Amino acid sequence: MERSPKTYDLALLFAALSDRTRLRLLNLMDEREVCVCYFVEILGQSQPKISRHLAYLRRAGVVAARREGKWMHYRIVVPSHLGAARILRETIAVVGEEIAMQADLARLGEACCVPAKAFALESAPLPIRVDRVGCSAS
Amino acid sequence: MERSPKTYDLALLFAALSDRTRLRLLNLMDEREVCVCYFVEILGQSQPKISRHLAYLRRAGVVAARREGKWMHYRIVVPSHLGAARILRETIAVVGEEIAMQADLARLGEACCVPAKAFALESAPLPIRVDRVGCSAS
DNA sequence: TCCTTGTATACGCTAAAGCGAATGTATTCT
DNA sequence: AGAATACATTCGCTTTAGCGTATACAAGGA
Repeated sequence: MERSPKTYDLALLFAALSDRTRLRLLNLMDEREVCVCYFVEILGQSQPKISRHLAYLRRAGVVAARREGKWMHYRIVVPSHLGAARILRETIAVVGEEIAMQADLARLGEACCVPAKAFALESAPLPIRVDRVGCSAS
Repeated sequence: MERSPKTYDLALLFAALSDRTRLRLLNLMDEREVCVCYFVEILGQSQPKISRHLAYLRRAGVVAARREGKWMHYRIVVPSHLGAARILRETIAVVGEEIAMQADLARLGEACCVPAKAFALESAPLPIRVDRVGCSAS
């Protein structure tokens, strides 16, 4: 069993959450492991911009990446610090209440069911469901 | 009755929370309305620095100020947006679990009971208890 | 009215964030 | 091996944050 570390830089966590694009990315990753190409398609923003924000989240320890061939899958990593975990979970819940965030998720659903609609995603791997508590950074 | 507004800039809230000094200030204001001079004394940082961080919190709508003669009292304002309120409360609770934050509060208690120990506070008004939900910005 | 006290703001600086555009890298396909 | 795909990183730039120092403002006391 991992134990909750005594110290944690909460300010760093909040810095990671203090950008709308990053909040949208986290919302899309709620309970899902998502391929970068979906983020680019759903958010309609440049790939380098998406990649940079994902890198920021990774440096802050909030997400982890997994390579599968050409594709990179990102998922949320709930911090082992209990307080930080509570804040992150609460944040994801609150963010998910926004209409705009639900619209993002709806478009993700569409893109997955009808990938032809987004030709950029024709052969992209579908998002994979992950446990909401999915812990342990790699 | 005020209703929860539909939209709220969560990223702005997180930006306000993404600095350790500001988290310490919020911790000291938990359930208390505190005079600026106490912040300066307890945190041991320059008065302009404290003032600027308080101004930042005020612009983000997280605290409100009240003038009493020469003194300015600051208190937390829980946002009327329900999600933001949940995040702020959770944050204050988590922050308060840190040893360093408890030490800040302990020094605040000392400074209030034995103001002579901190000569800078000799005639300063004591912190005033406020309701934890204390809402409505002025 | 001047002086002091408590607090806020302006100034000049350095560091970091965020962006588009270009380039680098890993993997797969042919 | 060479080309194409998926993604990461770098560069140059503008904007913002954060700091110390100096100054402005507001209220009260002499």
